[in-house]
Amino acid sequence: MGKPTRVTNDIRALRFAAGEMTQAELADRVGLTRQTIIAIEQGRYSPSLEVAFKIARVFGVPLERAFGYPEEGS
Amino acid sequence: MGKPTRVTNDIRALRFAAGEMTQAELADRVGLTRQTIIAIEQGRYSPSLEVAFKIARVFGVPLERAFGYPEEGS
DNA sequence: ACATCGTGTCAAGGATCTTAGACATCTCGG
DNA sequence: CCGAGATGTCTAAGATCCTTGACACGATGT
Repeated sequence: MGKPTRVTNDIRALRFAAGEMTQAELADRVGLTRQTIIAIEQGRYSPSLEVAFKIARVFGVPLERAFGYPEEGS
Repeated sequence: MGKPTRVTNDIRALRFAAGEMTQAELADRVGLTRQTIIAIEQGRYSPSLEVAFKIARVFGVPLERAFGYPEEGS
């Protein structure tokens, strides 16, 4: 078990907003496996920066719209 | 030998813009080692998304200002 | 000449991300 | 009922990121 990541994401919402796009389809479009999408979507770990960029591009949104990081200090 | 990353970055310029900040100091502020900063700065690999967020925060800029990803298609 | 600082290299090991395959559940349509 | 699609779990292995420690080199200052 890796440590839980502090990185958050909105990709489930983005998938539905993008015409009910399925996890398998997203995985295919991004060039990843379905497993990886599930794990990221659930916040089990944070993706590499490269993968994060690819995902954001699929939805046509800026990276910081798809992924978030909590404020310092708290 | 990992594969060379497509992710680009501006952290060297950002360091100098932030008062001649040194690699060691940046590493310390971000909570990484100096080695990691060097490798990222040279584009030898792309950092994790979490690390990318931390670096951008140190400079007080949005993530996409510190890191870039080339356009699709070519 | 000597010490110090900033940058860089190399190698080995630990931590994290990603893949592959098998399998369970739920829902929906025939 | 039965099959198919979408989501999820588990395990094991491979790839990438990150660390530790040691050492090299040029520039700067005493």
